Amino acid sequence: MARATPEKRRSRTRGQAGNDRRTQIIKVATALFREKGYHVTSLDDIADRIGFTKPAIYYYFKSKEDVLFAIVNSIVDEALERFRAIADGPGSAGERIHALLVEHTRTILRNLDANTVFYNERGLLSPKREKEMRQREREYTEVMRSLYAEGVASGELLDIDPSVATATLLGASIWSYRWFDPRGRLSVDEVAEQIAKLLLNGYRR
Amino acid sequence: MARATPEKRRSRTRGQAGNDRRTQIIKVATALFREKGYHVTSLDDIADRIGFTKPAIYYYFKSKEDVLFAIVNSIVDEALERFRAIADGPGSAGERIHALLVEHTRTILRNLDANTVFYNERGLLSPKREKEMRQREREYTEVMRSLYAEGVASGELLDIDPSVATATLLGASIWSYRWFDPRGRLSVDEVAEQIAKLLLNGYRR
DNA sequence: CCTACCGATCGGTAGG
DNA sequence: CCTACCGATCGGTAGG
Repeated sequence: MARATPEKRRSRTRGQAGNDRRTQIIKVATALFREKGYHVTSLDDIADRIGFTKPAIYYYFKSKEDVLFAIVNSIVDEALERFRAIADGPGSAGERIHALLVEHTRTILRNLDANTVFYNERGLLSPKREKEMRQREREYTEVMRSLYAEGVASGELLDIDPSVATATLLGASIWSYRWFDPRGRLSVDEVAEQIAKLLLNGYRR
Repeated sequence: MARATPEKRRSRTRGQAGNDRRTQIIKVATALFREKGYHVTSLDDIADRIGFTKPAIYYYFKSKEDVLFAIVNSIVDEALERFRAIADGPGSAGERIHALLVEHTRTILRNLDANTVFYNERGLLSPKREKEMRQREREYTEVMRSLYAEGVASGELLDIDPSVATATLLGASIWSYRWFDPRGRLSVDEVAEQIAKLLLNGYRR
């Protein structure tokens, strides 16, 4: 209750200053983790780029790992949500898988920084958190696997092992984070469509 | 020329001791880099597992990065060699791409440790070396891209952007390093065949 | 959100 | 290939 006037003024000026700062830290950390990797990025690097000193970060996060976790966690949440919506939607198994793949690629390419950190650095979380991440990723892999199995049973889809099929289809989509160039010739939507088309039809005409 | 007798005896007993040691360091480092990541693995970790002390490593390598480079470099060499052999071989464009994909997946899965390090940690090399790696990777991507373009021109292959097609097909193959379980139900060869079959025909039956 | 600082880790080297 | 050691970095904290 001993708040000084300058404190109050700052709060008013910035509106939800706390949330903005937190968001800002995450944004800068995401860019740096992508560029240099988690371990090569120091908390001083992050603070410097914001115009901070390191201890300021500890006002918003308990540890460096917590910053990484915030990034990685949001990605899984988003992916899982979209997956369920499409998987529970209309269409045959094959049609839903197609929609899933297009949407998955789009989501990744529209948010390249965070997704790159997700796929490159999530292995650096604590064993407990990594396990949790794997668990939730399994959930949405499982959504697609059962969809694929359904399509095989009905005769709509190519009869190979549903686990291999799912991992391969998702992998083809995910891998785009490594080669897609936002400044390139093709848009996110074009690339997402072409990848899905190739996987649906195969490369043999 | 002031070699002591114990030195001589050791050399004789071990044969090419130098090469063995170097190979041993690479093997242990590969396993540790895969398990824990490059930065989390210390040179003491590597030395400990061999029954060494850290400075021994500097007898065989100039720096920690040189150990990583040795691993990463051998992977590119191997891949490039196999790619060229198949690309220059017989068959239509589509047939050679199929053979390329089967062989590529097999090569990765047969040497999972080193390939995992290659795909996960090569970004940690010095800018100069990373650039060199990218360059050589481009070479074998280009082999496949031109093969794909040839197949599109002849009407054999699905008409999408050859760069997108190549990146997607290779990505689907590469991604197997993240999910393949050597103790699982399916063998390396079975998985490699199923992936290639899916990519060739598409998942729609 | 800052200044000052600690403790631990670690790549690398001297010198043999 | 070992012992001993240095210099630098860095996550994290005290105390305000």
